[in-house]
Amino acid sequence: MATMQDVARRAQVSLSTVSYALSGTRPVSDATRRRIEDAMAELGYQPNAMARGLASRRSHVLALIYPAMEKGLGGTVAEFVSSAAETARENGYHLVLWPFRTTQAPEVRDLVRQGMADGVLLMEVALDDARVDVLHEAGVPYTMIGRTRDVTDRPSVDIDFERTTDDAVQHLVDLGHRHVALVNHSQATADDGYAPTFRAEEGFEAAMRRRGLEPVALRVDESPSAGRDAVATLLAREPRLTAFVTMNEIATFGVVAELQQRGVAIPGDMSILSIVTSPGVGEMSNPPLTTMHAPGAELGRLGVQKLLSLVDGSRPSTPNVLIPCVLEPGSSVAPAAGRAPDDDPEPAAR
Amino acid sequence: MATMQDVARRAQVSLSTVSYALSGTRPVSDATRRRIEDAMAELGYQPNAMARGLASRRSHVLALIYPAMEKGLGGTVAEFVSSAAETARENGYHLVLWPFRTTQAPEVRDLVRQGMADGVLLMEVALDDARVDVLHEAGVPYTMIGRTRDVTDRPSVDIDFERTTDDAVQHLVDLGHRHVALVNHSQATADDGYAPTFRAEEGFEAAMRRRGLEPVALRVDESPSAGRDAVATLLAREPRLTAFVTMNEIATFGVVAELQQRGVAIPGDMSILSIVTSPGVGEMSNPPLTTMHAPGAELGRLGVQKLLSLVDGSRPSTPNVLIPCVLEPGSSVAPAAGRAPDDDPEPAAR
DNA sequence: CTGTTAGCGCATTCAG
DNA sequence: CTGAATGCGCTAACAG
Repeated sequence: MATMQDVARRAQVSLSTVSYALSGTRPVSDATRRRIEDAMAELGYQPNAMARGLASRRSHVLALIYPAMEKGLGGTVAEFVSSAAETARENGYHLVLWPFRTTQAPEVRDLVRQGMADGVLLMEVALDDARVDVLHEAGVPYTMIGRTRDVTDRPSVDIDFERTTDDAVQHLVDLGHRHVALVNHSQATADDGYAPTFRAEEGFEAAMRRRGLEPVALRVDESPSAGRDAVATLLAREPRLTAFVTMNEIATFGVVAELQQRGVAIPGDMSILSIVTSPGVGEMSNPPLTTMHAPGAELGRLGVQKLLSLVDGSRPSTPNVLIPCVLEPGSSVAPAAGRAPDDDPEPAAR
Repeated sequence: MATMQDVARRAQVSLSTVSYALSGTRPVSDATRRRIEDAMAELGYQPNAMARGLASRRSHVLALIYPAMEKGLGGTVAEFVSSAAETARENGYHLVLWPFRTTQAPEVRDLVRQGMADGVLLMEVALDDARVDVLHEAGVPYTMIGRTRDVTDRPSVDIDFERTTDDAVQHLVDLGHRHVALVNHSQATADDGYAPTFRAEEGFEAAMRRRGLEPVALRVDESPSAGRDAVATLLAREPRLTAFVTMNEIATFGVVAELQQRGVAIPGDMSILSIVTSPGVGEMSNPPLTTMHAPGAELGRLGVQKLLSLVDGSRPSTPNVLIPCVLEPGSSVAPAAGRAPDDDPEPAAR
């Protein structure tokens, strides 16, 4: 492997000039620059990552903390990871995977102290998350994907659950629906402090009440059978339901199956709007689901950009970002039975 | 951040003794070892990754090449990545993501020369893959997940497609099926030299012929509608079909939908066995699919272990590994209509 | 069993 | 605009 010294000799310049030519930190005449570039090309020179890291105290590595083994890598997370890795690379950074969960804050602290990463992206943030405190105290640049309970001084990018649930409700209300239920994530996720469960629930309920409608929400285990049970429970609670908003991919398949088995037509008798889904799941259902899919790729890109702005220290800290899910038309949502699409007696109060 | 020098001073020993105490490369008396450990604990010392890497010429980083943006991270890949990251971590290594496709061999070469990674895992290997040649020539330890056309001297771990397709056919034949079709990946994947498409096709056809049966195989685009079309095409080609083996998750949903629309009962009239699937997809169908799911986690673990054995150079190079998919019972496979489950007039020739 | 020392390859300060 | 010299924090000879 050629070193910078080799390049210097070949280009008849000093070591430091090569270094400056590479970094642009100091002016270099065109003539010598050309000689240096030629020498580098001829030698196939690539700067050594470790040496550069040691001297500059910058590893050019970003860490992504995600408890992969436990949570699996669903479509949304996959989109996020891909996009984050890509964005990092475009900026000359590497992305490493650190599979730590909330309880492993000490391991996070140790790794951070080793200086392997210049910054940290933290996924699956719980409402109260020890890892965030560790990062904060260690003084490492970091960005949360998601949000703790209190976001003051905590850089983050997240899905805009309030806007997403409001858009979902608005879409259904526009189609004449008045009795809508939310099939939420499980009680277990709530017990773990999983923020989306709370934010979606609160957002949905607020969106309904804001329009003078009564929300019906249920926390449902992530399984098809739990989805089936949810249909029974929710219809018992409110027989006039004409639409489900679901934020639970696996359970949604159970909801669909149960409705069809009961002879309830989708979307004729019942509309289903699956929110915060990953790409592709919609078309796995029959009829294809109308979805609002999570902005995984955008979050990945923005998360890395925000983190890099912190790492550089130069760019001013951008405000925290919230991105809503995007409506992806399918065939599982239709006007409420017995009402015209635009029969909207109670205009939104927003 | 405390350095090794700080620890040495505090423990009243020399710098090198601390280093040796840490690495165990040289005997250290219990007494001094204790003093050193205490000092490290009190200072919260963590060895600097860059310095260690520079001095030892070992980054303790493994790279995973996967063109994430293009291919997406399906369930199987996700399992693989998680498991690989976890296994790497258990062995004191980090896993970085390098999103390069087959055409980006030059970029791979450059990054390898930077010495950021001690070894490389290569996914989505095409039958002919320039990245493999680059790695081979660069002399970096690497392991393919998948296989090029010729595997001589090329370390790899892969799915055992021959065994998987044979097991699939055997399972169906045991249930009395005689006319079975394969819904394969698309022609586009074949054009890209995507090995699984070929290996599954060849394995399926051989498995059928071996039992005196006529194989019917079709390459199908990765979409539900293509899956629907495939049903028509295949039934036209062989009306006596009683079972589909599918290796195309998205298309499988179309197959199911089309059959149900035609009033063909699953599994009463037609069995569906979905192979090389990711966990969870089976239960997204109604009825839940019988699947043979890809050993993503095992491949991740074994791939990293094999790579690490190459990196260490010590452990003897293990032979290449092939792992079959595992049958996951669902409700989409049943005995062939009109035949007893064990009515097997043509015993397998194996 | 322990100490001393010379780099690893590059960024950067100080001279010119 | 360019060169020489120092050190980042650690590993691994070399010397006792």
